[in-house]
Amino acid sequence: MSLRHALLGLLVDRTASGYDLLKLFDTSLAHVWPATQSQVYGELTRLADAGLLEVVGQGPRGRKDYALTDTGMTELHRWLADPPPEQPRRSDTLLRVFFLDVLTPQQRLAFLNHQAERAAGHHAALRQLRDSLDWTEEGMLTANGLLTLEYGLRLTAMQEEWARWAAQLVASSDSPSQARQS
Amino acid sequence: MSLRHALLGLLVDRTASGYDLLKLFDTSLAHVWPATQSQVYGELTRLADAGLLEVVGQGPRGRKDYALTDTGMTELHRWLADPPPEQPRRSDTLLRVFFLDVLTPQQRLAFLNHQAERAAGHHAALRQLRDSLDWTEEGMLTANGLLTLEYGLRLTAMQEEWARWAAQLVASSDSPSQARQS
DNA sequence: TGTTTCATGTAAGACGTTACATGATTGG
DNA sequence: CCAATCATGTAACGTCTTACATGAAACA
Repeated sequence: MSLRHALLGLLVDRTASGYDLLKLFDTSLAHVWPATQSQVYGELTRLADAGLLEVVGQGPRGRKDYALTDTGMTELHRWLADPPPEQPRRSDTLLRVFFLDVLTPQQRLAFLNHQAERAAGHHAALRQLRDSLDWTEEGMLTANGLLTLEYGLRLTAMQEEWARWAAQLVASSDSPSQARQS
Repeated sequence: MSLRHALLGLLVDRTASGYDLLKLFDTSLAHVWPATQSQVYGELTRLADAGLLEVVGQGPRGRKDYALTDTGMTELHRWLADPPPEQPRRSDTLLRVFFLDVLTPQQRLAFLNHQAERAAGHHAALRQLRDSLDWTEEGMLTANGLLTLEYGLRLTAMQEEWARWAAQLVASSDSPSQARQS
């Protein structure tokens, strides 16, 4: 249950309402830990009940501003310093790859090329995002944001390379006698 | 709901019981799509009810052997050929990175170094796995298995490189006046 | 005979997604 | 006044994890 820690983390620098936090999720945290409206409001209530957050102000439309409590800060620290969990990865794409030989050679190639282009597109989007940010201003993205962004760039680059490599391998094994390449 | 398709995919080549499929999950599919006993048995019943699988034999201890039906094969094809889903990634580790500045410089470095070593360890394990497999024998791992294995190798390599890069960045920004490096 | 392996099933609870529902306030 | 935005909440459903529960068959 890391949504809870995402909320705690976001509330270190600021005080915010559920609505504010949702926007923060959609902008800064979207690629790392997406969350829906339902989830955020529910978890905020639970966190406040547990004493990790507290309501420090009421606004116009029933708006509630939350702030981190000492207990909450302690919990955040504990989570950050704790042994990082070996997360079991689950990849829809790799699962398909695993059963790729059910498809025809043409379909296999199409699949891998599609993956390569998807990764390339994602990579380009991240690159554009990075270049569009003000690094002089103190926006919401600190040095940590840069680290995760760089991870995304490296990941998508690797994915594209892998897909192109796999496509070439599949293509050459489908017609082993014709070993033409550029 | 891709567990269903994992089961269908595994039943293309063989006929198997839930117990067999569990073992297959733990060996060949563990890194791609882990599944628990509860899940497998439940899903098998649902798949049989839906007509995608059928029981083709009973064994000793209430053992039921399942086989793919034509409908099941069709569904597998449909899934494989379908537009691959843009899966939203959720990374516990990256979430922590995002809030890394809550920690002390020493703790940050420790975290990143730990990540680098974890990735390196995983990489080594995968490499050993690859080298230990008989490629001459027709084990359970076909060409597709090789593709996913290679993905894992590239991923873990990239993760280690990233973590080392990040560690260096963090270290140098903590003591900007002392720009010593090898 | 007793332990290991084979074999299946159910139940409770956490987490996530989608959809539904409601209403106040701001701005044009 | 009307639309967009702000703001919160609930309900239903599906998936995954953990734990509990049961028993037959193989083997030593």
